[in-house]
Amino acid sequence: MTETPQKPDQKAARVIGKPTLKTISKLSGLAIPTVSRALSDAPDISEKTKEKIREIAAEIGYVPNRAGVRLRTGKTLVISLILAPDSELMPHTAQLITSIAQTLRETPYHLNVTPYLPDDDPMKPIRQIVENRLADAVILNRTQADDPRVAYLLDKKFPFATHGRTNMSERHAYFDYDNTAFGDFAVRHLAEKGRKSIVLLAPMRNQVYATHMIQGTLDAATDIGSTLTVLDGVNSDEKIEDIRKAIALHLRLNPECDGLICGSGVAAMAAAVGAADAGRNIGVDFDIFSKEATSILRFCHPNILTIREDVSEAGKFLANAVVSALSDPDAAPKQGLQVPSEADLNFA
Amino acid sequence: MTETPQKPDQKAARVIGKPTLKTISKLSGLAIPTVSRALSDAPDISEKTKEKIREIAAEIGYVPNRAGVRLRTGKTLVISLILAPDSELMPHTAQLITSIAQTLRETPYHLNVTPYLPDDDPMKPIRQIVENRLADAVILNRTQADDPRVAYLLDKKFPFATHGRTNMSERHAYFDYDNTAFGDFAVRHLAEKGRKSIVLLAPMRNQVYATHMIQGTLDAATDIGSTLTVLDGVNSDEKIEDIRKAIALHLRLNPECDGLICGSGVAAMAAAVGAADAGRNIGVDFDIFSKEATSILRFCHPNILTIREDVSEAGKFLANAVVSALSDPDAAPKQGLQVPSEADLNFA
DNA sequence: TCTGAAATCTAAAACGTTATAGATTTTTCT
DNA sequence: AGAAAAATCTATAACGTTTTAGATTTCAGA
Repeated sequence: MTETPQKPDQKAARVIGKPTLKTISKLSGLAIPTVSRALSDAPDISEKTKEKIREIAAEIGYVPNRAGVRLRTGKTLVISLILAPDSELMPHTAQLITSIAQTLRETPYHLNVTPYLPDDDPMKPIRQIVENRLADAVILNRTQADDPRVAYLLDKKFPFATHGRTNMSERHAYFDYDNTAFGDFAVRHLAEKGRKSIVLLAPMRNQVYATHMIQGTLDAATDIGSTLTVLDGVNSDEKIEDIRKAIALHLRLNPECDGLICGSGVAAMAAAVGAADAGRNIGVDFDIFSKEATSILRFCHPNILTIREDVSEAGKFLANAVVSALSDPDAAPKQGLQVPSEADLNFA
Repeated sequence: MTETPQKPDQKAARVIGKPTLKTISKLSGLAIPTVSRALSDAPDISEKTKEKIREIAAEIGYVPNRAGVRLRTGKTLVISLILAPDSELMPHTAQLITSIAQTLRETPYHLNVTPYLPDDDPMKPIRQIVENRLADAVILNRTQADDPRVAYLLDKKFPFATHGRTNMSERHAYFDYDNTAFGDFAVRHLAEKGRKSIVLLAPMRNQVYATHMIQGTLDAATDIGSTLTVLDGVNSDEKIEDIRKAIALHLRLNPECDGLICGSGVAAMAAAVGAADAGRNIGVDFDIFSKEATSILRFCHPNILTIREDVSEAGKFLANAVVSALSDPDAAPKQGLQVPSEADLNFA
């Protein structure tokens, strides 16, 4: 195919540096706004022109300049993940980050990560992002029932999604693991093994999912006649050594206790050591039922009963939720629940 | 203090929306470029003016608009972390991300995260970032000896730092754990326990640190008269089930083998199970020496010998390395090595 | 053939920043 | 005091994009 330049502007076509709308404008002989509108498929540009411009754009590998777009439109094309501090559930966090980023790869959005420390003000990163418009939307993890961050974002009408529900869940996008169902599942599963005197090592009480887990286990216990105690004074986010001691103590004081439920793989490991301290023989006279994100727990402690939580699904869902909230701000917030099923038991 | 507006422009001071240079300009009665230059401490602005402008800026909470800066200067104020796919060392990854992000919080840079999958082209994310200038610098992990990403970045003179060394290390910033020293340490430590017939479960061979670890263990073994075998056909990045099988097989075929060295906590767990499969009693007739980023391994398997790798230090170092490379492009690349010490042994 | 509407394009302006060159004022020196 | 030099500030332009209003062309209808 021989290139015979005709109408297109001769003076230009300097292919120096990154191509911009100006480059396409010169190559096509059309004005810059025309090029812009053509590429955004505006109705007042003829199909013929659009086609021509799209062709040139593809050929020279035009990619819109993010700073230009951001300055003009205010859209940052950034999603910010705000990471609450977590003691030991780091694999969980890494999976969340990578799955969100993977999902965003098919969109123009970039992911940036803003962690805060236990003694930082949780509101600070959020306020910075909202006030300085550093992102188009945020994703939060480790939500509390009455989460001030969520209240603030709702008030500011800033797009967001949470990993975990809140009091205000019906008004925002979220993805959650169904910890009520998990609790129910755990109690019944232990009962099948003959364990009906159970202790629950719950998450931090201000985390919503602690409430769910407690509710689920309590209801199921009542239903099938198991006894259930919620372990006091220690939670599954605590340091492993503290968990170990607390479990050992509890089991020594309650010899009849023959089962433990726990929502975190790491905590389950600590609990297992504590149970051994108290003379329990896991799988023989005592059973532990735990959730876990990776398969390490199940692998190292084959006699601990585990059920899989697929954190990647959460990441994927949350990413999609914010992206679609941004593309259609008036649509109902996307909400998802991952329900534990038999298939996830002791997964390979 | 009573505000008595005098010289400052009356017509303006509309405090609507985010304050910009224009806002300060109107409030101060000075031209926008003057304000800009004052805030960047340019020499041709009088100290008195600078003081006045800084005061106003602080008072109204001026924060430079990133899009404006980026468009004008080309600086994105973004550091991009490119995450190579890793099978099981996710806690490692999460720690790296959060420590980098924490460190960057004290700078104007934001961290964004770009993971790629095992079957993706590792060059793609890098090329995108460099060609479209999506970041001012990148940080890479899991480097190979002859890493094409590193070669490309060197060639393009794009600022970066790596977690792990390469063939071209002297020419770029890096932080690495001293796996040679680790290997040495491990062999000697096992020898002290009387274990002198040792197998090494090395990382993937194309990872530079595999070479280091092999070198360190081999040299030390030669030095003190231990025998060392590098386990063939399986590496510490493999699936845990495969590691388990390979270790069990090796130990069955080599009854004299009484020690194992391994660079990953998760792999050590798998190895422990494999050793048990082969009838070894860890801590009694067999010892495992492993590195680990968290304390879980040591906690769950107190009879596995561990030494701490502080990944947070890596993140901190890498973040500082790229930031200072950006502020002083001609300075020698920052290079750091974390050397294992007695103090890190079986840390709490 | 002419009028008005529809279709299609362009010109100008703006988002917030900084570099450059030029303008103005102040200081210094003779 | 007057001229040159230094100090200090301003005007202009540009980065790449999109929105708005306006210009031009095309076409249907009379």
